Amino acid sequence: MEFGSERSDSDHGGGEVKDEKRSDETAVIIKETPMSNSKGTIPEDGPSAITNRKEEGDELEKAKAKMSEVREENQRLKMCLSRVMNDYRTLQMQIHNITQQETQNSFDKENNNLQEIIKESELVSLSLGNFPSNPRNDEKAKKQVKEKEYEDLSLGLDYKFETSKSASTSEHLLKPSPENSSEVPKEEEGGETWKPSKDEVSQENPAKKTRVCVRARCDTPTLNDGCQWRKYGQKISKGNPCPRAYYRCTVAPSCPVRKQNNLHYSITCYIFQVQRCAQDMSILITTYEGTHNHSLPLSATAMASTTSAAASMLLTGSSTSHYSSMPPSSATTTTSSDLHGLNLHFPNDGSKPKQLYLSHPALSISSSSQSHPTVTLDLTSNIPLSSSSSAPNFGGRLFTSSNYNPITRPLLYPSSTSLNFTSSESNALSWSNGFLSYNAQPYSNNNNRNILSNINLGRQPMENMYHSYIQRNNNNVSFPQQEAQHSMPDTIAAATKFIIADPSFQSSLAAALTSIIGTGNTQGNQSGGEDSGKNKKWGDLFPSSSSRDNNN
DNA sequence: CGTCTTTGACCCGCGC
DNA sequence: GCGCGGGTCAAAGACG
Repeated sequence: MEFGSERSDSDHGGGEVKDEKRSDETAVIIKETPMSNSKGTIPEDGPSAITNRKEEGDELEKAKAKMSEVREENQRLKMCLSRVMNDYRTLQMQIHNITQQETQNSFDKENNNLQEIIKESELVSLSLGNFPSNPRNDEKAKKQVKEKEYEDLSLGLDYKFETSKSASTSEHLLKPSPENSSEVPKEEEGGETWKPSKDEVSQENPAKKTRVCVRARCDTPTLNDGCQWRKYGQKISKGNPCPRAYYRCTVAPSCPVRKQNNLHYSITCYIFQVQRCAQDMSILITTYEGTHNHSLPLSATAMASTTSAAASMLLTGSSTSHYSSMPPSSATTTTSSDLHGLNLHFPNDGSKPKQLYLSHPALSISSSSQSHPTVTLDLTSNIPLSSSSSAPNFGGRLFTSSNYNPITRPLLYPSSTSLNFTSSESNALSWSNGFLSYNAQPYSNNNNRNILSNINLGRQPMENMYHSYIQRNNNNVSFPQQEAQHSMPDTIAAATKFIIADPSFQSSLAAALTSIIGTGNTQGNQSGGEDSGKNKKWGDLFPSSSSRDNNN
């Protein structure tokens, strides 16, 4: 929508002016015609003609006066319009700032909650290989047990929050510990690609790192998770005709997209195994392991956060499981525990559980032969986690801010980009708002709404929220899929209502805008900066997921 | 010319 | 100790 051009001005506020001009010109022509026809002779109807001329002159004066009035009004309208536009921009900036602050505050709060709980549970080491000192370990027996637990459960997938280059107060809050801060390489200043140094590798216990395995139907060689990977090896694995490829993260600090005050969390993995399922070649098995020590583009944080959350679930589940929670009778075959809504079943053969079965078919936690605790997210099933009434809370509500669980949902999800991991196939897996979602219908390339029709495994897409709101408030309004049928002011008003009514939507919207404006330049266009998002149309704000297929 | 992929060699842990 | 398999390294080639 363009404001300020002459054409639009006259179209909106100056329509009357145009009409007046026409009538004025017509009047002049009428006035001149008798003169040209008279050829210097006195008109036959002498006195009446003079009277007519006088009247025409009066009319001309009136028209001129009216025209000047209209011009003044036009000027007033223009000024009014510019005022409105200025107010609009100011409000937009204020909303952006407020939502950003809210997001950051809740982020800080939740991070603090997480760290408190982590401290209390003494389960997660926030540093790679360096376990925080634990005063309770004075008791020898406890110490031995806990050291064993640490060995088993300390993850490469730790949580590390950082603000990019901003020395804000939140940075102190977000720093996990002083010990960790010394371990974070200064790769952002040095501008060097991060590689796991031998020191880091030696600090980690490579045989104990937790892995997150993602099974998904995918035609492409790798999942498009927004991160950049470099292949460093390939092996034929036993029992699988398809080779297993090894990838290393190459996102590193050379990535130019770093907004100040924009929170990044640097979880996710530096090792990336990709393998086709031996039984079903259409299934891609992706295994994540390790931790980034650098910020990630928002587009990459979606997968990162989910894999980390899954690892966290494994971590907390394995360590806080109450084996004695089941009656002795039922404990003869399996042992179950309830993990934040997940029912965990441990094979009870007296040994350390090799596999931990979850009551939802899409999730399982297992321990590989090489002591790799592994959590598997099976996304090949068409059963959406959130749709099962008997399903655990993981899929539908685990990540929602309204159902925040500081243990199982350790992170905020500022990312609102929508990543399509697959080709345009039905049942495609996509990443939207930081959550996995299934598209139950084939994509259509020209429809920006295709991401909105997904069955979402995680947080409800904001568009769906909007739809439900619209449906609640006005059964006739559907936005924006049928926007051609409805007036724009209605939809804008409804959208405004919705944004005002729902703070979480504000956060999501702000995150989405930040993501689009900020990370829209991540791939390809890096020169746009923040301003590049200002002129985006509504449809541009929700780009087709297919447009992000080229992330890798 | 720089970056990325390929691929054979090598290392290492585990089981027998 | 030996063999096997998983994982990594690094030189060579491909590619833009």
